[in-house]
Amino acid sequence: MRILIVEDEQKTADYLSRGLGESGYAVEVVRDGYDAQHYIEEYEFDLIILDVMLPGLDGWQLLQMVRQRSQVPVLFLTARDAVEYRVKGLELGADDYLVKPFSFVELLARVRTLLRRSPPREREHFRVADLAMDVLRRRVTRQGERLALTNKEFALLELFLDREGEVLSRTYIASRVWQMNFDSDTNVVEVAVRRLRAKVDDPFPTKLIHTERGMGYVLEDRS
Amino acid sequence: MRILIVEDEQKTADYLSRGLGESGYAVEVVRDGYDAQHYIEEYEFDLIILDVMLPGLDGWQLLQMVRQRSQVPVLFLTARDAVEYRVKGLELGADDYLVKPFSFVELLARVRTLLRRSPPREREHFRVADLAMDVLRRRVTRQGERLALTNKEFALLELFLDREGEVLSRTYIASRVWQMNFDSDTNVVEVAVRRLRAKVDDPFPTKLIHTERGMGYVLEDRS
DNA sequence: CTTCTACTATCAGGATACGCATACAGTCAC
DNA sequence: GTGACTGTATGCGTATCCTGATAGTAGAAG
Repeated sequence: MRILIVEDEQKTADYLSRGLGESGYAVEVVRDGYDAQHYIEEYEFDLIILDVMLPGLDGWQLLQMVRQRSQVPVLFLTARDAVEYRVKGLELGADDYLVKPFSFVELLARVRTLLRRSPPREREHFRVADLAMDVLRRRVTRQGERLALTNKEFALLELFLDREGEVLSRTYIASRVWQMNFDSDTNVVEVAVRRLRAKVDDPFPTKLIHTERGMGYVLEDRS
Repeated sequence: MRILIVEDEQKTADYLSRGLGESGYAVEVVRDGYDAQHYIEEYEFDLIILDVMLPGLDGWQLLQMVRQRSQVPVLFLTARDAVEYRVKGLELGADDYLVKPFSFVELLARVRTLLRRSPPREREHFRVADLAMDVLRRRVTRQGERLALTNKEFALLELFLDREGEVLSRTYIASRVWQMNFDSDTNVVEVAVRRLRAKVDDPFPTKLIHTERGMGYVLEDRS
């Protein structure tokens, strides 16, 4: 779970970053509004913790910007206890707020609540060339024709699609699809790729899964 | 949008009830834990506002009860500002809390946030191919012929219909129909599906419940 | 151009996990 | 107690997947 912390006070930022890091979240910290804007536009987060008072763009502006483009939960930090501040944040689309100072336990509880409510935004649909995958319906088609994939084949293809155009090492593939540390004395990945190709690529003129010798495999439209 | 207020202090209850009523919500007020329990079991609400200190069952117990059966958002009211109280509520599955005294504007803001986030209301009627379900009347028919389903069968079929076309994992089904974490090695889900099929699919030519090996089950018209 | 080598592809049993059917047992209402 | 409902236990057939051996290939070195 990736969390973005937008906070200019060094002390608070460290406190948050360390605590959340130890609790198993991947944390990114930025110190002003412009950096925040950049990160929000460039990367995906599962939760944003936002201080109201910031150099550069302030919390309200950032919040509006975030809401323009996504539903990611936002937790507001405010030094003021004044009701109208909190209300303003909530009206603008924040999901929760905390008044400083706060205890870490409480923050963690709220973070968990927010994350529990917004399950990891896995993609539900992919499309590359004439290949389409509907994850929820577990349906894969090429040229409109339905392909019958097994469990492993599906998982593998989903990984490829999720990382379209990236070269995936065998080790990485093994860790994602088999949850194992790739001991290298097995060729499961090769065999799995073979079987996947047999259904996805072999019967069709344009191939999508390519071997990068010495590196791994890519899924990509090279037509 | 229907809101249930569980609050024993007459003054606060009136205050909330009037204010929310004027804001366009359908409000129901109950004054003790047992009444609350009854209402929660009997009716559907889009939001529950829950005072912690109550005669009869207290807020925690109610909250746990609610969470057994639904995902409806719960806003907690507490007179205490102590952190551990709020944390306890959030950990138990509350979605938000307010510390008394609070301003009405703030309450309203939070109510709106929770409702905006709350999932679409449950459907009352389904139809797939020649299968029809009337949820309120607990009536299921196929080819116009009435099927006698047990509680579990009904709940399972309702879940399938609500997610028509999606492949549901056993784990997911178990969590929704049995409220259990499906880590033990039981085969309840399989048996339940078998029994449901015996009534819904077996006697008819076109099957609606399909097995996706390694993944779970789908309800879908594939004729 | 040939040869060598490291890497990749392919194939065929056999082990395994999975889903299904069936029987049995506990629980609850009447 | 009887009967309906629901969870548990077990054996079977089979789709699926891994193992391990063998064949094939690309790229570098001579």
